[in-house]
Parts: sequence; C-alpha cells; structure tokens
Amino acid sequence: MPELPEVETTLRGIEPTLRDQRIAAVTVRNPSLRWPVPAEIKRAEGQRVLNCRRRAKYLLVELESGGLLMHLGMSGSLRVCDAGDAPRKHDHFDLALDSGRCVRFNDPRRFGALLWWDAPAEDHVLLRDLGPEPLSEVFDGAHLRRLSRGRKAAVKSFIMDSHVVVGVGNIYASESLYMAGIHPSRPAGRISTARYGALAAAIRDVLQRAIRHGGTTLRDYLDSSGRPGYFAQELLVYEREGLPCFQCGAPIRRRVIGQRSSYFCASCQR
DNA sequence: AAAGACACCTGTCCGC
DNA sequence: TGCGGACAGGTGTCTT
Repeated sequence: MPELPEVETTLRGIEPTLRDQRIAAVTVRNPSLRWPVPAEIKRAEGQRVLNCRRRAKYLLVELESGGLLMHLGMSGSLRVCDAGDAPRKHDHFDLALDSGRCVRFNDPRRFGALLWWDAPAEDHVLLRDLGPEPLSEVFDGAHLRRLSRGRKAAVKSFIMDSHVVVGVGNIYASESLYMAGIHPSRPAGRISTARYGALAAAIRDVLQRAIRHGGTTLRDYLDSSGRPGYFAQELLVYEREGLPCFQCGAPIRRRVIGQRSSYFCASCQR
C-alpha cells in the first residue's frame, strides 16, 4: 500500500504523539510480521523518544539508547489512539506513551516489520545499501544517468530499485514516467542525460505533490488519524487502463513489467 | 554484477 | 451462495 508520500504522511501524523514522550509499554499482540518481532523490542520501554524520521519507506524512532525500525509493507498502517481503545483484527503491536496516547500498528498481510536497532541506524543491514532520497540534493538526472550505464532492465524497474533511488513505488513510477514522456519498457541504459533530467524532476514533483495531498488512497490506505489521501484524483495513468490519455486521447495501456502492473500512453511515451 | 522469478500473507472482486 | 483465480501502494532472497 504505502509509498514514500504515504509513509511521510504517516510520519508527520505520529510524530507529535511520540516526540519527547516516554514509552510506557510496547505491547506485542501478534509478533508474526515479515520477521518475527524480536524480544529486544522491550528495550524501548521507559525510554524517551528523541526523534522520529523516515529513511526510504522505513520509519525510525530514535530513543535515548537505540531505537525502533518500522515498515508498513503493503497493507500496514499506524494509528494514533488511546491506550485503552479496544484492539481490532490485525492489530499487531502498540506503543503506549506516558501521555496515555498510543501508536497502534495494523497489518492484514503481515509484510510490515518492527525491528530494533542500535545506533547508528544508518548502519542497519536494511538501510546501509539504500540509494539517495528522491527529495534530496544529490538525486538528479546525472545520478540516474550514471547508474544506468550498461543496464538493460526496463527503466521502470530501474527507478523502483532501492539501490538507485528510494521511495519510488509502483504508482509513482508509472506517473513519473508518463510525466517525463518515457516508455516504461525502455532499457535504462538507452536514455539520454536530458531525458533523465526530466525524469528526476518528474519524480521529485509527483512525490512532493502527493505528500501535499496526504498520499494516495486507492483501496485501504488511511493516515494516522484514519483519513484517506487525496492524490488518487490527480493520477494521470495509474489504474486508468482503457481510459483516454489526458494529453492525446489514446487509450492508456497496462503491461506487466517486473511482475508489476504498469500504466502508460503508447503514443506520448517513447 | 545484473536481471528475473519467487516468496511472504489476507482481503476483495469477478466470472462461472 | 460458493468456489477458483486474479490482483493489490513492498522488498528480501534465491536462481539464472
């Protein structure tokens, strides 16, 4: 479910509840996630939250010593509630705060994660080999161009590779390639510097706009206060198979690339 | 090193 | 109404 804008929206939602608070209890109801929730997660109890941040689609809660690493997977969500609220189906764990408030993780498909890290978090095996943040200074067309040399994989798979750039999931990959006029099946190594400049700008633009809209709710994404994201109404190609292209009127096509549905206009994208 | 397939799960929707 | 199959905002791991 969540791509970078949805994770960023979730972060902004839970941050005021967590920051500077002390974690009263970590209650694990169902440790069965992508990896079993480790027992050492209890080390969070009694510690104060120094900072909350995002790296790629991971959420990091920094404590006085060590911290939490969370991932929403495909169907995970974090909700702010009261510690006494009755848990629902697929509620996996709670972070109860001294304030009486609670951050609760729900994940039907169990692809999400809750792990412990010891400082520095950037050295964690899940984080250390990640590419740059798409909204950072170092991400630009020259970066894409450099990493793409000699690569024959489809450009859509290339920009979804977290070693290349993080946070570009299935929705925003299709959207940004449409905005840049690049066919998603084009080999990554056969794209000019200028076109990669346009693609980097499109990725940055679509992610920033999606964040402003609170993310994209297609089926079930809700933010930390239970509200949907409103970027779905701004989507240009995603899940618009057969509908007319907004630029030329030709029907939007769907094709599976790297086992993921991809949407594009065959006449506007080359 | 790079590319692709597969795995992990539940819920929903659609056709028969 | 039930059942099977396709599909879903991710990503680590294994095989070519």
